[in-house]
Amino acid sequence: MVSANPFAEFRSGCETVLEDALKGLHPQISMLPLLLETPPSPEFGELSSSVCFELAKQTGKKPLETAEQIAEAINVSGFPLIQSVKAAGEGYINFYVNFEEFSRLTIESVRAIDTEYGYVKNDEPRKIIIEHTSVNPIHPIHIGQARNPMLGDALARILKAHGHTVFRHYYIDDVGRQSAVIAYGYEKLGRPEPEGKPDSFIGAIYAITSCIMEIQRLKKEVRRAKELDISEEFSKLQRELDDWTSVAADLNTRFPKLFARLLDEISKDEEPESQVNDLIRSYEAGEEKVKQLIREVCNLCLQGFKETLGRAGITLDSWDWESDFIWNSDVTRVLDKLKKTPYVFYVGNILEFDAEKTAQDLNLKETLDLREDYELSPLTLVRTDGTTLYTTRDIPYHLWKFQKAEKVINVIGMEQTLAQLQLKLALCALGHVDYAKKLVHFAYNLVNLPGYTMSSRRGRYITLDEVIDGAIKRAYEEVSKRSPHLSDEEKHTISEFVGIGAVKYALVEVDPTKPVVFTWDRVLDFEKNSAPYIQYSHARARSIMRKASREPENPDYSLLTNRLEHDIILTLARFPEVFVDAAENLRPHAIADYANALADKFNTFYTALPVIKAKPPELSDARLALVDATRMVLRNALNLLGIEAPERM
RNA sequence: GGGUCCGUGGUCUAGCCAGGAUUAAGACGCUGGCCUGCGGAGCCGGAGGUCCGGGGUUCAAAUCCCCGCGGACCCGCCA
Repeated sequence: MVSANPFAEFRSGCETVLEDALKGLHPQISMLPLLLETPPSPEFGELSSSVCFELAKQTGKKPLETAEQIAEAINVSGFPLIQSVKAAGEGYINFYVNFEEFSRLTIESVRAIDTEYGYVKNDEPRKIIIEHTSVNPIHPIHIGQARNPMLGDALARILKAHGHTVFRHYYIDDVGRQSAVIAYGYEKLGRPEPEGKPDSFIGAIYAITSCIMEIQRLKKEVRRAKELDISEEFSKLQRELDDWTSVAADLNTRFPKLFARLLDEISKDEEPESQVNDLIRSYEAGEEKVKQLIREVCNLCLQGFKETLGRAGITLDSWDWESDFIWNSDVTRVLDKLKKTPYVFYVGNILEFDAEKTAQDLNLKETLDLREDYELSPLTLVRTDGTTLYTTRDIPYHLWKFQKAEKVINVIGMEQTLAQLQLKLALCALGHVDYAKKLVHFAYNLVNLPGYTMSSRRGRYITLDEVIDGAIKRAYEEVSKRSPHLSDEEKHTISEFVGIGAVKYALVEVDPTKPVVFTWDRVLDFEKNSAPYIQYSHARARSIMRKASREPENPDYSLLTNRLEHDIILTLARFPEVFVDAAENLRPHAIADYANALADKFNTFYTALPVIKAKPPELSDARLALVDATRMVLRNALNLLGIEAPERM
């Protein structure tokens, strides 16, 4: 017999026998649903029920007395997975698993289902779009942003394994000032071939160009303040200027040639600012030359992103350009439609969306999980000059997404919570409450660096590439120390997946709602609670299988009587339940946590008990099968996080 | 000022949504042991805790509710 979810078999067996006994003893009282929980210690069995505390209130008897009666009445014949049922403590009913049956069921199920074990399918498969990363194409992906692709990709893998059809989308924010600034600088340089990685090159152009422009602007302002003799204003501006001057010095040291060229060229322009503004306007208007220019710089940057993400094993299915929604008039159409609702108003000539009124009129606060007294601030849709804002354009983008998918998950930092809410309400105002319900803002907290403020305009950031490189370098040192006999090529291959695994794990392991403080220690720690630790455990299991070089042909699972073996078997059996929780509640870190716990148990077992040399051979075979099953589950868990499960390391 | 999220040994984290048992679970760091055995990126042991504070609900609270405190973020014609 094979089960896709062995622990659930045991669980439902326990629920059935308990329910039957309850019906017999207390036919008039319904206690459903019977939620069974995991006892704190194995001496209390593998599942327990605290139903008697509740029941005692109605019967007037002591909970323990009730529990004893029920335990007595429970009939486990016909449920081979249940060994026994006992009343204990103040009134618990504890269920003990029959390991002889359960070990066989679990180990054989894992080995039979193999690469699909744990990946329980959803009853209602959906088409789901996951938008993630969507980093503005103005500089390399930095470590503060890197949590996003790791979470997004893990979610995509988990939901796909859950049976959904998943599309990974990247939203390219090419409209607006930042891209125009780069385009301006890039044009001044004569559209050069990038030196080095294209996103780094673009990042340098962006920082240098905006720095030079900022200094020019501040110089003018300082002069004006001086003329008008506003001393307070003057000293404030002077401080800002000093700050930017030091940024300029820094950039000049790092990129001397680029800096000199740009300074030279930009200085020739009387009004760089108005040139940038022209670029923004012409781009939105869809002027062919500017279109080509801006798409060219964006594409250069995206090329760099694809390279970086590719190293981390992350690919996207669709790259969606924000500008497309302007050019095809979707934005205009949506605005026209919104204007016909009672939920927009003008302040002067700017157009605002009244999110609060929408929520009240349509009674949406409960639907959207908001407190009744939560007051939503209005959203500006159109500026004085007639141009739109980011969130405005997000509205047609999401209408488009919902034509392609039934559910949309946006992996976006929690600082955008309000904007995402306003977006949902705008969809509601347009008559799509159903969309708003199926739009999930997967919010995650920021990554902070102690004592360091990253700034893209100042060109100050630690890139994901640097972090990956650092981790690979550290992994190389480690593998050279531990496995000097390997060829240099092997060492390089190993340090690659170890280093990348370490970075991914460090960013996905923490509950997304909590902030992560980035330290090199965190990423370079290859000991417990890290990808390398789990990978190492997998490699060890692999190593045993290699060394044994036989199939466990005659296993006797009743010989697996050690607590350490039972612990692993239970953990393996619970993987499907952990997976379902991770998939349905969008908790990728639960998978990371699980993999680490399983690796822990396996390593304890590994040092305590022999496998290959165990006697009798039926025990050796049973343990060998257990090792094989463990290795499969470790691999399946790592796969969900996009982390390689290696043969050796 | 208003709102959202977070607060668990020195440091980092799980548990909180769906409240349960003696002794709140791990990791780092500190500390004492273990390599002629299937890989020491490992294993075994020790010290270290007002689960931010105070109320409330309950037979039962780290978990739910309220009031505080601390931190992050948002409240933009930025994204």
